[in-house]
Amino acid sequence: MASQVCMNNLCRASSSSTDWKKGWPLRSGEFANLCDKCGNAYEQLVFCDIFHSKDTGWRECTSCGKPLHCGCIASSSLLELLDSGGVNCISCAKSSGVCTAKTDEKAKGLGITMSKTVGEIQSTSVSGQVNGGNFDKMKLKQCSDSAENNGQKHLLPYQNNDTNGSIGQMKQEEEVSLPVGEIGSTRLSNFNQTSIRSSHTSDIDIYKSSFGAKDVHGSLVQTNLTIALSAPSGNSNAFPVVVFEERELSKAISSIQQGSRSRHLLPKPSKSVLAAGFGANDSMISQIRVARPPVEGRVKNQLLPRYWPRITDQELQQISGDSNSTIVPLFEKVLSASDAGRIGRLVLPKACAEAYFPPISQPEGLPLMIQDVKGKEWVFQFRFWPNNNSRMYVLEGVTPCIQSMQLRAGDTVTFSRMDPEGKLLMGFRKASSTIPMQSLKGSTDPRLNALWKHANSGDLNWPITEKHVGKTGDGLMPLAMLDSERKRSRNIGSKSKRLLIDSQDALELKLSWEEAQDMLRPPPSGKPSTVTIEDHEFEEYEEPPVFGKMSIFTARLSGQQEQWAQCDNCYKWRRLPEDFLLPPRWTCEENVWDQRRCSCSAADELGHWELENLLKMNKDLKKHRTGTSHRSAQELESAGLVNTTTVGDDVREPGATSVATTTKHPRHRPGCSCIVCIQPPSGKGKHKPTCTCNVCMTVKRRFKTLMMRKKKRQSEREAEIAQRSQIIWGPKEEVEVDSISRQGTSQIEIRSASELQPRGQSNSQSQKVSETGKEQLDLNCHPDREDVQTGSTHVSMMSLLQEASRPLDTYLKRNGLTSLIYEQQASSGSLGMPQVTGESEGWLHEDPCLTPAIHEQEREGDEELCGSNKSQNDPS
DNA sequence: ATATTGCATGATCTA
DNA sequence: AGATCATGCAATATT
Repeated sequence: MASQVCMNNLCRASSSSTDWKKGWPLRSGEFANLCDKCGNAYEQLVFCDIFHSKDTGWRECTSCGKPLHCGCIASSSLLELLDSGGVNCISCAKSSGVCTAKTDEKAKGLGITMSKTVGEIQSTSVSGQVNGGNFDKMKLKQCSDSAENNGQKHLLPYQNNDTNGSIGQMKQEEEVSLPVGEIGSTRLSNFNQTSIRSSHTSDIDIYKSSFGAKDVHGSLVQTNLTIALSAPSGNSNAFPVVVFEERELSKAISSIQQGSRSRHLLPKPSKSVLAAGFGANDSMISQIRVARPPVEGRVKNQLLPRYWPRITDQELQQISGDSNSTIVPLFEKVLSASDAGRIGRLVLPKACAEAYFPPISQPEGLPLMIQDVKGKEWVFQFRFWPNNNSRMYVLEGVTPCIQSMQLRAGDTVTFSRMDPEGKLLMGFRKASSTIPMQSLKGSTDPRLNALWKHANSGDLNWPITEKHVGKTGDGLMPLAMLDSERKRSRNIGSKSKRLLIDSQDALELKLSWEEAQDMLRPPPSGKPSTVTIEDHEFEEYEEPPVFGKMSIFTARLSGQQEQWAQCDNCYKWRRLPEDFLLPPRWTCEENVWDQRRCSCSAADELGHWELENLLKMNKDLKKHRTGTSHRSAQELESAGLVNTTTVGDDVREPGATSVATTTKHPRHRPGCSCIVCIQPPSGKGKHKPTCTCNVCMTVKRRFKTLMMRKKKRQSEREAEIAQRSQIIWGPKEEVEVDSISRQGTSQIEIRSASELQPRGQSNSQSQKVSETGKEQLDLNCHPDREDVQTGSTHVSMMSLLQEASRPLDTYLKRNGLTSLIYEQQASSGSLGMPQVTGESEGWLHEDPCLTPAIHEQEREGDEELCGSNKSQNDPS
């Protein structure tokens, strides 16, 4: 073979250099092919063992013997793969007339023709479904030397219904990359060149396999075709496979194929299927994700499917924009907690790092410039750590970028390369943006619903579905999806919790705090009492809030408030009474308020537009609430974000309804900004004493309320006891107060013991608390919860307010605490009484002139109130 | 006190 | 069993 295709090996001048130079000694794992015609480095396009051994390559036309140059392949020469073995250059193909080369201009990027399109192949072999559109940019035509059933040798795995068919995971040696983006490159970038390196005798970088199908006819001739899915942007016929579960796939592949040399064509459902499935909505299809085997892979270490890029064509198009550049998806990674953490280190999969990033020999690595989707260029340090005789690759300094993209653990970063520039691109995908197949079921989008139905009905002839369905008989696709979710969520969380998490759990974990707010509901038992403090009405519940299902509250012009909830079965939105406490799961059958819509079969009350309006309004409100939580509902209203002045009562459109606003403090309801609801779960986030944020103000108000209620309770008790018996005031009280104050107990206990406690009769609860000094303040509970049985209140809130607003000394004097003041002043400084004074004054008057010490006490109190049930009384 | 860095450990995955 | 990788942690640097 006088091949004119250069197989020169190239290597780098040094390990840190990205320059490939001819003639340098080759290091293991580093070489490239260079076309001696055009001088470009190139990769093997298709590697097929029909034609040649794996290590000789595919270099010349079988018919005429002319070399097949990389440039030729990329730009002009279309090839014919001959079933009989070999390849025809385009000239021979044309002259032979065997192939009716349906030359698609888009096929330039591939430069290969086969005698039949994949769809045609499939249609003749198995299901008869045409899939001619699968390779609109990679049109393959396979020439058949013989007219009979040659195409059967090239079944597409996903179209192969034969149970002997397999989804094959090719062995590395058998795989050949066919990166569209690569082919057309005239000059490989540094990184391209990196990727070109290979240590394998196949002379090529390879992909992890795509899907293969075993020859159902047991042909002795085995064909391996692996075609990368790096379709250039603009391909509207993306692969509507939804996030295959890699592991399932791999297992299926390996278990079935196990070394067999099968066809390796990526699964693409037929157009007909797509059309039947969801109206051939290209825009939608193009957004569905498929795990694409990377355009380049590693030789010795396959790239794990979990890192296969799942970028959609639409995203590719967005990335590439109007440029002529080709975006080559490389890999992606789900961010772990440590990746997304503040440490700023993104652990790179070793295989990916070594395959796509420049080689580094020193741990210090290299600075790597990566452009994000906004066009902003980031420079990260690409480096590694020695680790167990191996390397651990990391990108350092990613925090700004991660933050810029607002990524969190569980989100996905994608790495692509723009060819021919070779520029590295970094994209991202929020965890919630993945559309698992599971979510298609019952989706509000009828197209997705349709997709789901078709998937389950078997209409979708995708191999993965078929195989799984075939195995389980129960539509394994959603299971695979679920498992995928599991896998994706696996790495979220601490190391010790690195367990498989059920998708439901994962869903919960992905809930933001704000979202969790929407699920908090008032306790089911008991009615709240309303307290007005400083023109604010507060609803007080005796029980802590409970979790319920998320719903949207609306209000009508009449003031009637409603609640909208989504059925967990049919996902329709139903109207419910405002005060109904939704359980975590709720379905239409439980809609006892509307007999017409107490079944999932009942039509939506809301039209599409209405629903959108409702959701949008809710979203807007949330957004605004998050951003400006301190603003009142009135402000929202005035800002036009909340429409409380809608049309008449009978208006049914959600657009005419509005997200409910109330002057009452909507405690533990959506929008609640109370101390419990607003505080982050961890209780972190310290507030300065002078802070007037919503949290602190709420804390202060709550504290004031608490104090008033304490007093009220004690007054009641006092009155009650006074009626019952004659009490002898003895010295015991002084002793008790003294001991309490010396313990540094706060005002609550002091009041309980001395001021409010019935004299001569100990309140066991208070005493116990006082003695231990560890009373816990539960803001979710009614302050006198333990005394509910004491009866209804007879003390007006206004009087209590006045009471609470009196100066502290007056307050103390009125309650017989004068001696305590002096005692405290005489005792050890800031403990006890000054704290009492400060807190009292602070809370009651919010005196801006509080001493720092007092503020500090306040702050401590704040924190404890905010974050935990720890004792607020222990001064130590 | 806090942040950063480099490495070690061990859970998990894969062959 | 070996490889991978998420994360813990100690040492060091910085504020």
